[in-house]
Amino acid sequence: MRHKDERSCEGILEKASLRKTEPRMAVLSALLRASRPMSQEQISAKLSPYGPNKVTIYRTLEALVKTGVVHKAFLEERVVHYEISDRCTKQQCHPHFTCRRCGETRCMPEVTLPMAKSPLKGFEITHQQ
Amino acid sequence: MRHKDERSCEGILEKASLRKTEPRMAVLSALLRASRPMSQEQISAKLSPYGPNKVTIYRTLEALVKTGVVHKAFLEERVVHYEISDRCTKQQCHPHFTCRRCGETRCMPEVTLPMAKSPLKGFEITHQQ
DNA sequence: TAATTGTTGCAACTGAGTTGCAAATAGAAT
DNA sequence: ATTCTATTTGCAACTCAGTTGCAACAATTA
Repeated sequence: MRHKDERSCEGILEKASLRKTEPRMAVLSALLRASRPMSQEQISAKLSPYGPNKVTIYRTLEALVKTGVVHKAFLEERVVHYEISDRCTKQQCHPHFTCRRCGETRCMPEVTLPMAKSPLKGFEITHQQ
Repeated sequence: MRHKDERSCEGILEKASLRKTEPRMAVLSALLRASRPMSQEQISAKLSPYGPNKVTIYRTLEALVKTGVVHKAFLEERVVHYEISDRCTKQQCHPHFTCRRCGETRCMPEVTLPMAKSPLKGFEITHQQ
């Protein structure tokens, strides 16, 4: 478990041509283990108390977003959440489901939305969220 | 123009059982005039420099959201945007379109998304955004 | 191994949104 | 019209997610 996880993290970083560092491995594996989008604070909480600094986590996430490994989910909370993009195509992400009672959000990779076609002449939809 | 606008603002406030005050009329008419979701700052900029205080605008928007007149749009900017809900059903809002070149966002009320059915047993989707 | 480049942590900052509270005002009651 | 009461407003001070500058550090390259 540990080993496989570690190896896949390494692979992901390599593909993204990001240096393999401890903070990045930690953040990545936390995201891989998660089944729902997480905020920096939630990621931090999942890691060791001696884990990476808040700023480092943000910078790591930024780097992962830039290389397409991770993407941002904009939930209703004014706090950005992040999730691994492996269950999504380049063009669009799965929808999320937030329970009105408990407030928990989970992913719905089973649901696929049709790609909208642009009603605007001269514009093409490349990415749908 | 002015008159009709003013009257519809009054009507909206009355329906929402909110007191008719100057700040509320101002915020509402700014939203009615807009064709895209706006942040508090954008709304403020549209109003007179002697217009309502930032806090008042936020509180007005909050009241309008609570009564369903306005709803929040969560764009990629960590700043909440607000828009009149008149072109939306209770269940779902229209999608938005953000241009990659200029960054401008506009509404696409022409596009209607199908209401997803919940893949989770015992859960019902009441609202889709 | 040294040089170079990218990465980390800290402290201090930014800026959207919030809160407490006293002054002002809309609308109901007289 | 005047008074009364509950809401609403504006200010100042706050919160807190996210950012920036910079010096120390670690990973690749020569």
